[in-house]
Amino acid sequence: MPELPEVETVRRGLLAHLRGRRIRSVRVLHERAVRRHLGGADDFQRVLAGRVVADVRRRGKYLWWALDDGDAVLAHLGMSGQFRVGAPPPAVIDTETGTDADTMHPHLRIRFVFDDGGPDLDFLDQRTFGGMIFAPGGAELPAAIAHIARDPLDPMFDPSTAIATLRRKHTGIKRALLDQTVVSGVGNIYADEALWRARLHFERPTDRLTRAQAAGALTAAIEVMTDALAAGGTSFDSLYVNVNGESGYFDRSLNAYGRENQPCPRCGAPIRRSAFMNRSSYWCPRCQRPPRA
DNA sequence: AGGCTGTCCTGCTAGC
DNA sequence: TGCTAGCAGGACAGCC
Repeated sequence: MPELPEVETVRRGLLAHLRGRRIRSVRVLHERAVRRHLGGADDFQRVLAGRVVADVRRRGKYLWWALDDGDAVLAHLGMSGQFRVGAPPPAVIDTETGTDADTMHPHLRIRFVFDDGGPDLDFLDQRTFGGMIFAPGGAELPAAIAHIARDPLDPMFDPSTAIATLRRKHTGIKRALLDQTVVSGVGNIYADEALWRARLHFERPTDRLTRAQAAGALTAAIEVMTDALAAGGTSFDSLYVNVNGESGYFDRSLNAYGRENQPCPRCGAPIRRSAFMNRSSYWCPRCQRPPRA
């Protein structure tokens, strides 16, 4: 699942592939991939033709292509979005639509073709939670994500602000870590890993955390995401890969997430899984004591 | 106003 | 064997 380390890995790959290239044409194959672009697929295709990519930037889990005219193309990978360089792999025969579906990847949503005749860029997305929009004037920061907090890899990130915001909230620590307006880039996997490292239960109330505890949770989140980035991100299945289709290997370094009933690497107690926000939280019952009710 | 829940979506897997 | 239910979950609309 793409969280900050995965999105940053993709950003680096995209930058190397896209910088200085002029878009010749765009083909949207699935309307849902541009559902947040107000003009729809036709407008998205039209408005991007002829544009030149100057840079690829990121805040939290969002990334955008800064165009050389000050506009931008904003993207979110959602659960399963991928940018892939070059012609995608398997042949799938689609007898419903006929056409050239038999030569295209079944999850291909948008294809970008460039003036230089070099490799295409494909946006693939199995679960279609991801998407792209055109962001006029958004090269520095698209207006659509102005509410997203700076992430820990941002040079302007201010830990003391994030700690204060966290402690002002009236909710559980994990909800707060997942709130992209507090600190961005953290998703379910790294929230669980950060809380395991910080020895805090996911339901600990934020308004009763000491400053040191809040700082500990935040520091742990920064460390685990930095470690994961160095490993190229976390891949459980084929849903997250870099622009060349390669997996990250941080899943081998996970201590809590996805390890129900396996021993805690620190104390040996079996890791537990609890329902949380229509998903799961993994935690060590000995290292991360639940708060009193 | 801020916290929280429901919803979107596909494909894999566990269980009967 | 074949079906279904459950699960994975980021972000936001809309509710309270």
